[in-house]
Amino acid sequence: MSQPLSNDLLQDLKELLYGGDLLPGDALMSQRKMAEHYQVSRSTVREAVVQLESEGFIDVQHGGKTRCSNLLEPYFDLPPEGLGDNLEFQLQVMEVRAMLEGEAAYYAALRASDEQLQALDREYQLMRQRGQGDTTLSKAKDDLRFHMMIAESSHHLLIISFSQIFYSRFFNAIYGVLSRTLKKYGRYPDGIRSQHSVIHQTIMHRDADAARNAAIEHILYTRRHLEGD
Amino acid sequence: MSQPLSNDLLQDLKELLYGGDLLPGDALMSQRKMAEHYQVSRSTVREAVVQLESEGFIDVQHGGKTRCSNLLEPYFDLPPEGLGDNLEFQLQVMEVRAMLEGEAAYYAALRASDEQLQALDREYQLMRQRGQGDTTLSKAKDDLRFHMMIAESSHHLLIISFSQIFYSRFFNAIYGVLSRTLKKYGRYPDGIRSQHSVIHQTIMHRDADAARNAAIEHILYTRRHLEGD
DNA sequence: CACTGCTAACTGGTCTGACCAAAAGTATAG
DNA sequence: CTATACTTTTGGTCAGACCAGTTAGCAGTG
Repeated sequence: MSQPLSNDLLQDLKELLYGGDLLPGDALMSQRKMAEHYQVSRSTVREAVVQLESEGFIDVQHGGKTRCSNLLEPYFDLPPEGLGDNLEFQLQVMEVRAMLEGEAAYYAALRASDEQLQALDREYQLMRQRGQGDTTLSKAKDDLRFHMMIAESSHHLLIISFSQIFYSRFFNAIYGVLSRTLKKYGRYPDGIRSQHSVIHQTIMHRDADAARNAAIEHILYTRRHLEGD
Repeated sequence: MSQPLSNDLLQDLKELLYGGDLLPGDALMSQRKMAEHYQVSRSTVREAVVQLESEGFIDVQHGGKTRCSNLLEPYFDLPPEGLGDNLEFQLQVMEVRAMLEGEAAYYAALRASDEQLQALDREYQLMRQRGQGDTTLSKAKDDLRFHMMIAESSHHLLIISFSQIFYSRFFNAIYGVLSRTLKKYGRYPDGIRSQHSVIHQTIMHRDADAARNAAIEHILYTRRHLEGD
């Protein structure tokens, strides 16, 4: 029954990580604070930390802070650069975005904290006010930040990890989609703003299924504008 | 350059185990003797030992001796160590599988070549004929091979890449789901076989939406059996 | 002689407090 | 404002102690 203490602690820490309360890249408490917080000795903390590290959940650095690691990072060593302007690849990127952001929105609607909902709301209001007069690049970044915030609100370690990797590695392709679309129509398609609004509202109302559909529809809408060159 | 001490020790101990000088069941030195032998403190020894244990190389028992474990045993009956044993994480893995395999099935139904459909059909027939009398491990592998073939038939570079990474990296967790389910019900849930059949048929008929739904439902069905411990 | 039961000598698990080394933060000089 | 030096914080290691199970040996008993 009574597991070793370090094992209890290990489970506690894992749940902290799985729960998505710590995003990949975020710093954990120092070992000394953990010891105090969990009322165990630092030796015990270390044994749990060493295990977490060996299982790949955290990156620990002598002298520096210990951070939650991205579970998928080690597997994406070679970023496929140069694919950013390939139409076929851009279509695939959008298809994966639809899948990923649909799930992110779904779980965000279910599990976002109230603070995260407020932060998301602020970000959405900011995004509305901008929009004109900005560069294509800044628009792309705004768009990704909005979607990344949704992913981070999902409290889903795997989806967060995948989103981080995906948005950073394939930013070129995502940006390529936007500039290709702008070149074709001269401006943002009309649906984008209202679609962002629907995503925003459904998450705020915690309507998970509607949020997923809205996010998917949003991406596929953009994707449709790419086809038929 | 210079690794942490406990890491050097870890490597030394692993070589000892790999070298076959210690047979499964043989006892290791006590931690105090290791400390003296390697001229390090016992804390350092413990950090290495804890890692070895979490990686399944040794069995350590409070009060008793620490023994070299049979490296293959965990793959046959014991629940997998480390990544795979946490319920919360297993649920997340299943959620991502549902997302991933849904999309894979969708695009496979759309874009699989005739040769791929035939190969998939052969694999499905083989999977049906087996099923009894096989080990949990071989069942898990069969299952993954079937789903990986679907992913490969999707002609979708990103989905194939991610599936490969996901299945290899998180195999332990996926296997953990299976053995947990078997332990709980004594056998495969009834729905699995018929669900595989539906996935197979919908892809064969190139009904993309139905294939996606079938694949998602299949995983979520398995996932539901995990909840409520 | 075999068996039982106790004890003493292991083993691993945890705690404390100290010190070192690397990184991060902060104040200071240019 | 930048670059440097200093201080603080963080992880890595060490020493020695105590607790908690396990094992082994030894005495006593039948």
